[in-house]
Amino acid sequence: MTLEHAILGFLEREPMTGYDLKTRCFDGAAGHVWTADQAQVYRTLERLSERGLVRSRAVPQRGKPDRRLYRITTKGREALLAWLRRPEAPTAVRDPLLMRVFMAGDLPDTEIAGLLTQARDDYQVRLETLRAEAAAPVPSCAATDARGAELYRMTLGAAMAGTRAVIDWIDDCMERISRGLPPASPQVTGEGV
Amino acid sequence: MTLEHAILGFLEREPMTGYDLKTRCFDGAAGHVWTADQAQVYRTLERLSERGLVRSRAVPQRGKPDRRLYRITTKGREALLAWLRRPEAPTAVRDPLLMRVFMAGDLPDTEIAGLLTQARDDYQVRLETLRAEAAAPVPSCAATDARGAELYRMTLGAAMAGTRAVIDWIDDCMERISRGLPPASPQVTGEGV
DNA sequence: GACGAGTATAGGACAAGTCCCATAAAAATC
DNA sequence: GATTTTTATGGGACTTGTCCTATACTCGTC
Repeated sequence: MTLEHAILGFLEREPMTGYDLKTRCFDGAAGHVWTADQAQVYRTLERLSERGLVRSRAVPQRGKPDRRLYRITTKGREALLAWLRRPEAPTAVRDPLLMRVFMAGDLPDTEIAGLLTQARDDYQVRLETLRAEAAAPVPSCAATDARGAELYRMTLGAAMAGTRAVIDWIDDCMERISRGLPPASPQVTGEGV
Repeated sequence: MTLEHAILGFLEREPMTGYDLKTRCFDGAAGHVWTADQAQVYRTLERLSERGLVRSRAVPQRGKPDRRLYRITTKGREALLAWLRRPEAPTAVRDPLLMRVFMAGDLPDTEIAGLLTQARDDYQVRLETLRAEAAAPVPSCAATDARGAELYRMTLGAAMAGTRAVIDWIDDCMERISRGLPPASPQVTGEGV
């Protein structure tokens, strides 16, 4: 449900095409909060249109396909507000990196360390990107006024805090590994069912 | 792909039924790392079985349906190891709470604060649960030796660090809100397409 | 004794997300 | 001049995850 409402939220700021939503909003301004595939954006727009939460108008262009400009309706605005007010349980955790560490007992210490170092580098890059976004002016599709800009900066803060937490955790793990993890007990590897 | 390999990992520790995997592993020991629906577990077991990564044996019971006991195969063990070694890009962020804050400009300060307070409570509960897990003895399906136990504790540490980061972020936001967010600019709400 | 909880498996329907392809022409780059 | 990138939309196939249902017997509670 979040993608639907994210799209409604962006369209409330400004009428846009599917292409705009994908490139400017989900790849750009809101990438640290939610990502979306191109196919998903177009399909969701279609669904929202069927339900009357958005409406669209074709804008002819020379050489390129018509731009389909989407605009939120009153009904869509109501749906957005209702969603903002409806309490929602926190999402379940699902982290492939943690799952790997959980299952990594069969790897030697050096390979576990390698795994974590690689992840650390990835998160470090993410952190730099977030820092750059925080230093840059607020993108137009992220906020239309000072209030929106403040909320946008809050979400950037959350993303940075979360990323920093992962990096710090990896550093702790690396220190623990450098002291040597307990060795693996020899596993019985019988093959009968 | 992670669920498949998570199941392989658990079955390497100990042969189990779908029911065990769901209740002991995904609801229990590994809930802070990965969750899985019951239907998903059974379907994935079936798929793994078709591909020869696990094999099963029916264990008759009185009164209850037969237990279908799954065991990892040599091929499955190889697949697990290959997955552990294969580098993987970090997952895209997708956080409904952040999306709400991002879009919350139309709500009054008090309602934004309420939203965050509710979320804080939820994460506080999560943190208590994690603390209890860290204090309790390591569940048998989480690790079979001291090495596995250490890795398990590392993943608990990551979950706790992440949860604490969210709580701290919310506290920062609440302080910012208590000083008053900038007011919303009046929006033009024209309805033409 | 009815009723719910626990043990155990499995199916259907559907929403959400990923990946890959096709079309089409202008503009930029090599 | 040839190739790649950008702008713009959309379809198909597939994997993942959620929710709800059915079956069937035991055990403990009200």
